[in-house]
Amino acid sequence: MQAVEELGYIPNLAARALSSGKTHIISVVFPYVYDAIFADPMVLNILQGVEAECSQRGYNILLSTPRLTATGADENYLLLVRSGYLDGVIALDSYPVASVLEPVHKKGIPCVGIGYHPTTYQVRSDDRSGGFQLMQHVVGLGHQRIGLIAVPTRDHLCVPERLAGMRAAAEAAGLDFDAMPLAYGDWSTPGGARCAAELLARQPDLTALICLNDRMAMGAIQQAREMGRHVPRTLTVAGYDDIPMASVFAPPLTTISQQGPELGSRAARMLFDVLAGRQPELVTMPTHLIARQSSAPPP
Amino acid sequence: MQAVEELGYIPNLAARALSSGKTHIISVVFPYVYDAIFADPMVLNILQGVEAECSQRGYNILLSTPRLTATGADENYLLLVRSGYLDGVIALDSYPVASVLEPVHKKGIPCVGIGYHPTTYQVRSDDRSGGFQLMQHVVGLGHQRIGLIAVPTRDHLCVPERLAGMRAAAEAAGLDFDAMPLAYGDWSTPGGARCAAELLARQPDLTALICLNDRMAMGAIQQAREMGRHVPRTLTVAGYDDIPMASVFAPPLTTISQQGPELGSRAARMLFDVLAGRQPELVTMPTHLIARQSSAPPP
DNA sequence: CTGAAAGCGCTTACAG
DNA sequence: CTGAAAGCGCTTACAG
Repeated sequence: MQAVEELGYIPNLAARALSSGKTHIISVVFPYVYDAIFADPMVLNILQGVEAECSQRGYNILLSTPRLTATGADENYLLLVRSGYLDGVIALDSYPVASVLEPVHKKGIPCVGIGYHPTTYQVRSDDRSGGFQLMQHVVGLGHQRIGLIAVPTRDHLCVPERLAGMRAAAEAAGLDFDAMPLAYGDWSTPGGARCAAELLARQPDLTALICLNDRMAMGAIQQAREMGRHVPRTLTVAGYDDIPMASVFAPPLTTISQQGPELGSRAARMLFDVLAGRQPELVTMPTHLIARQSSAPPP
Repeated sequence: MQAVEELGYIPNLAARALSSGKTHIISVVFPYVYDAIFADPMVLNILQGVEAECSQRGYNILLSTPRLTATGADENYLLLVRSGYLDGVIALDSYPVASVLEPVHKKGIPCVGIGYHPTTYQVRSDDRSGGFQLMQHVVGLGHQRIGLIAVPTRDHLCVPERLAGMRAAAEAAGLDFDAMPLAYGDWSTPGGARCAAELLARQPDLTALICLNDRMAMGAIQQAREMGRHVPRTLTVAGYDDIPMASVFAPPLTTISQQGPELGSRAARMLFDVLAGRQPELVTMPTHLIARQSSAPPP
């Protein structure tokens, strides 16, 4: 050991990996669909949580962003998964088009999914409760004529969950969820603006808009302003995600926090549990309502 | 080859790495100082550019976020660098406290630095030109009483560059740069608000504030509003970075784009040049002024 | 040009 | 308990 110190011996990880079968590499997989992944505020948050747990245990993070289509993930990713290079995988796995964990399972690599694709071990944010909290907040302020800015269910498996939560809160308040006008955006700010324009034109007496993410909410607010509305005096707008921008936007956004870093660290800890031979249960992370100035009672 | 197809043979990367000495792993290094790295909008942008080049060539990205102090990077990172696991390294290398590429050089691993620490191969955004363009724009609108919201030079090596560019543009317009009031923030939105409060209290006749990043600019705008200013009618505020938020903020921010994805892809291409035995020259990426509604002529 | 052997630097099961 | 040997699955230099 003294000699190790003196000579500055550093083990060769490739040799260690070959002989022990352990690479100490965890792949964190963010499927790359419609260019969204590098615009998704959850990505860095989840990475932050995963990184903290991995670095503490001497594991390295390999970042994979496979292109995902109906036929599955791209060839590079499949090669990587089958190459024996990975001790474990953590994947954002909520795109309906396909599960990125399917080839990982087939290869028998321990993995944890973040999201809704059925898989052995998984962590998810409680999207249903997030949707419920958001609708409950808006209804609780006294709103009754509420418009919804959503995205198609085929985009993400969290969508039906959030909508189901909203439905439950609306119905608990005696409102007819199916009667609420609904427009479909694409998560983007301009998309949110378009939806707001459509909804407010179709039904000018709406007093609130609930959006499935913060970027659409920001677009909706800008559009509403151009149509002569004041947020929140004559229109309440709520978002989802609590991206960094949400707190510094004007007005600051009422939204739902998914606690990305905690999701990431929980997923990582769950993976290390699996690697240690345990069989952890599904974890559903609570969401938190962040009430800011974009919501207020109706005029 | 037919048999390869039929049997589904996949080479074992660990074995290949050991025998060939090539791992096909590139580490992308973002030093983790004062929790900034996961709040830095450049991180995902650079990753996006690097990822595009690497995946195209069948290289994998290992994400490293070493804690950086005056004594250098943390032990885990040093072990990784010396372990023979990396074919190359791309690092954000502009923190004055230390260079994360120093141990990489010592080990003889091909590497490219993004930033200002002197190193053999590097790419950087032209911060001097960015500072110049920003000051030139503000001066060109007719402003003469301009306040600066900066950060201490010890925080980042881009700071003196941006300030030098601003000085050059100010002096080219016959203004005394040293007479411009200056406050030091910490890149954060609240920090920007504090600085704006200080500057506008000290010198209420300022007609413009130039900030070293967008987050501080957003804080400055909110603070100015609370002090009765209207942006841009009675106060121009400019930022730097063109983060996604900049275009949807109210008012949309005048700022400088560093083109993060292009920085990342240039750095990656440069690294592959080095791996191919070439000796690429320093690349300085041009910046672009994005003039939006937060700047206007003085009242 | 083809095919068998050595070697990459570890870990680990095993003989002493 | 200690130490020498085999083996992980490739690549590559070399003999045929």
